[in-house]
Amino acid sequence: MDDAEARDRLLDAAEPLFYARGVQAVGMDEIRTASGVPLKRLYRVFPAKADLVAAYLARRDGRWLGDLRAAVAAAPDDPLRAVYDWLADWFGEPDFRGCAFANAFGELGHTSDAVLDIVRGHKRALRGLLGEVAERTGGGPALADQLMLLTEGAIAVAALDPGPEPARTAYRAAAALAGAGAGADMEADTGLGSDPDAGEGAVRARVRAPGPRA
Amino acid sequence: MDDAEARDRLLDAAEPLFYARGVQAVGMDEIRTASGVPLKRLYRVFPAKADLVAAYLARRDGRWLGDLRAAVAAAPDDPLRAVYDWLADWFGEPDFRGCAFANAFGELGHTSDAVLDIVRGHKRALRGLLGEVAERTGGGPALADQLMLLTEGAIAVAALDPGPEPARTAYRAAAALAGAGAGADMEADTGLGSDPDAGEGAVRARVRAPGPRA
DNA sequence: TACGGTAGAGAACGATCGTTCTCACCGCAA
DNA sequence: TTGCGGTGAGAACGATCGTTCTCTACCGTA
Repeated sequence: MDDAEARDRLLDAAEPLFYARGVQAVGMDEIRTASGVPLKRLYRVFPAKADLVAAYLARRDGRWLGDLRAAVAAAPDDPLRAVYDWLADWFGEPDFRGCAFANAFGELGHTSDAVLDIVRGHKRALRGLLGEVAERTGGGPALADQLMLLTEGAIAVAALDPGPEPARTAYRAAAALAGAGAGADMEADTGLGSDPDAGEGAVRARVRAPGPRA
Repeated sequence: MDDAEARDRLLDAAEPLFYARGVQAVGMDEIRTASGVPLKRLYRVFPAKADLVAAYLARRDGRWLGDLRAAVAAAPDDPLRAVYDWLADWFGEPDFRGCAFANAFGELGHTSDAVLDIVRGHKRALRGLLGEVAERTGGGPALADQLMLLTEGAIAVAALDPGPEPARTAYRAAAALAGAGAGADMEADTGLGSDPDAGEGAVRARVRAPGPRA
C-alpha cells in the first residue's frame, strides 16, 4: 500500500464517519479499523487528528463546490434553478445531515483556527459562486447576498427536517427576488439604503440593550 | 445556598462557557469553579452533564424567543422590521457566536436525542413566531417559510462573519418578498407549484445521481 | 455538651481517546 | 544464509473528563 493510497482510504473511511456522527465522536481507532490502514501509517500520513480533520473538510469542500459548479454550468439557461434543484437533490439523500462545515464550526470553530479558516473559505467560495449565478440571472451583489442567505437558510432548515422542501421554498424566493430586482438594485429594497451604516442608529434605537440571547 | 439558587448559578456559569467554547470543550470542573457550587450539589441538581446541557438549551430557548417576541410586540406597525432590527442588534454583540442551537446540533445532534428534540423545538417555535409576523405583514405560510430561510441564513452567515449586515440583507429581501407576495401566494412563485411533489420528477432529472457531498 | 445528619473541598476512580512503543515478521541486498 | 530496514498488529502510555467517594467541619437538637 502506497502512502497516497493510504491517504485516500483514510479519507474515504473518515468522511462518512465524521459527517454522520461528528468529528469528536469518532476515534482514530475506528478510522483505522474502517480504513484498514495501520495506525503507524495513519500517523505518518496525518501526524495528528487535526490534520485528518482538515483534510476531510478540504476534500469535501472541493468536491461539494465542484459538483454544484458543474450543475450550474450544465444549465446555462437557468443557473438559479440549477442551484436549488441541486440542493433539493442533496437534501433528499438518505444520509444528509446538514452542512458539514456548519457542523464542524459548531463543534470545533472555537477550538481550532484551522477549522475556522476552512469553513470561512468554503462559505466565501460559495458566496463567489452565487455571485456568478446572480450576475447571470441579471442581478448584482445585492441579489448574490440574498441568494447566500436563502441557500444557507435552506441548508440549516433541511438539516433539522430533511427533505427537498426548503430548497423549493428557497428557489421560489430567489426567483421572486431576481425578478423584482432586475436592474432595480438600489431602490427595490423597501427602506434601508445600501450604505451599511446609514440605518444603524435607527436600528439600534429600536431594540433593547444587548445581552445574552441565543 | 438553596438548590434552586444553585441551579441558577450553575446555569449562569455554564451558559457563557457552553456558548463560547462549545459543550464538549467545557468540563464539569470548570463549571464548578465558575459557579462556586460544590460538585456534590451540582450532581444533585443535574445528575449528569446531559441534564445540565438540556437545561442550558431550554433556558436559552425561552429567553431568546421571549426577547424576540417582545421586540416584535413592541413594533405592531412593522413587525417584519422589528425582527431583523433585533437580529442586527444581536449579531453586533461582542460575544455573538451564531445560533447556540445550530452549534449544539453540530456538536451533539447525532449523539443525543434530547438535544435534537430541543433544537427542533426551538426552530419550530421560531417558525411559529415568523408565521405570525408573516400574517401580520399580509403574507401567508409561504412568506413565513421564506422568512424562516432568510432568518436562518442570516444567523448562519453572521456566525462566520459577525456584524449586523446579514440582518439588513435579510430585511431587504423579506420586505421585497412581502411586498411582491401580498395576496399573490399561489402565483408569484416563478415555476414550481405549491404541491410538494409536482415538480419532483423534473427536479431529480435535472441533476446527477446522489452521492456524498457536504 | 454530645451527636446525627448534611455540606463542602477535593482526591480518587474508571473510561475514553489521541498518540507512541514493542515486537514479531517479511522482502531484499550481500 | 544472514543481517536489516521497514511493515503490521496491537498493547501500552498519558492525559482528560465525567462521576463518585472520603474525610473533615459545621449546625441544629436533645
